[in-house]
Amino acid sequence: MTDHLPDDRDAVREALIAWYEADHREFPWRRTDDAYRILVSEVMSQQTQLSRVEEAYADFLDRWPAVSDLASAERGEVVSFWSGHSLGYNNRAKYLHEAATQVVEEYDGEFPTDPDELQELMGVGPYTANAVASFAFDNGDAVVDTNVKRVLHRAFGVPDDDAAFAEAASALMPAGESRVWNNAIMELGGVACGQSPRCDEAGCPWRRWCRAYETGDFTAPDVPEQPSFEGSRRQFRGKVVRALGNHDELTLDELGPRIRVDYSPDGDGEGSRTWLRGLVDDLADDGLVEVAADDGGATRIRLRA
DNA sequence: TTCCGGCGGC
DNA sequence: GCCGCCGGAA
Repeated sequence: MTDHLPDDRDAVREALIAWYEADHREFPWRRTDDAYRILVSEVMSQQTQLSRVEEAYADFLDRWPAVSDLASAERGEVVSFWSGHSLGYNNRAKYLHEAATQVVEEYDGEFPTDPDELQELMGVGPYTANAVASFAFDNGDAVVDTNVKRVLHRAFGVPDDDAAFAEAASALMPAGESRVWNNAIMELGGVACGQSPRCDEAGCPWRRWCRAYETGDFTAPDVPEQPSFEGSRRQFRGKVVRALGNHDELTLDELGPRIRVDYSPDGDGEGSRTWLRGLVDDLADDGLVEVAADDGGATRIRLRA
C-alpha cells in the first residue's frame, strides 16, 4: 500500500533532510531534548499560534523549570498561568499538571521513552506521545498531522484516508531518525507546502517528484474547495508577479494554480481562466507583464523585461 | 461486560 | 489533538 511513493525513497529522504538542515525556523523547543520541555511545547502548540507559544513557553519554564517543579505546584497556579497567558482550554493546564505528577510518582521523575508508555500520561494521546518520543528520544514513528497529510497527498497522491496516510508516512521515514525527519516534514508543511503552496519561494526539495507541482493540482484534505473571501485582487496581482519571477514564462493554466488553489479554467467567475486573463491584462496595461503569445489556455505570459 | 468507532466539547 | 460519552458489536 506504499505504491504512492517514488522508487528512489532514499533520494526523497535525503533531499528533505538536507533542505531542513540547510535552513529552518529556530524554535526554542527544537534546541532541547528534554522530554518535559518537549511536552510543554506540544501541549501549547495544539491550541495556539507558534508566535504566541514562544513567549508562554519561556515564561512557563522560567516558573517551573523541571517536571518536579510543576508536579509540586498548586494546580490553581498552573491554571491561572494558563489563562494569564491566554492559552485557552484550561483543561490542558490541568492535564499537564497531572501528567507531571504521574511522571514524578509513577516513573520516579524520569519520562518513559516509548510512545506506548507516554500515552499513559494524562492528556497525552497517540499524537503527542509520538511527538515526545521523537523529539526527546529520537524513538518515535512518523508524525501524521494535517501538515504531513497535505504534503503526502499533494506530492505523492496518497489518498485522503487515515490508514493510507499512516502507512505512507511510516514507509517514507528513514528508520530510527524520527527526530530530524518529523521536524523536517513538518517544516516542509509549514513553510513550503502550506494551504497556499510556496514551492519555488521556499525552494521545496521535492519539486522534482511532486505530482502537484507537475500538474498544478494543489488540492489537499484541509484546503477548502471554495476558499471564502480570501484574497483581494491586489493580493492576486502580487502573486502573479512573484510566480513569473520564478519562471521565465507560464501559460495561463500553469499560472492559475500557482495563484490560487481553487483555480479552474472553466467558467468566467472568480478563479476561472477568464478571471485570470482579466488580471493579467490589467497587469499588462500597467506594463508589468506581457502576453507572449495568445492561444487560449496556452496563452503564454512573462514578466516584462 | 468489554471493546470500538463516531461525535461533540474543551 | 485529547477526553468523555454514547450506541452498537462481539
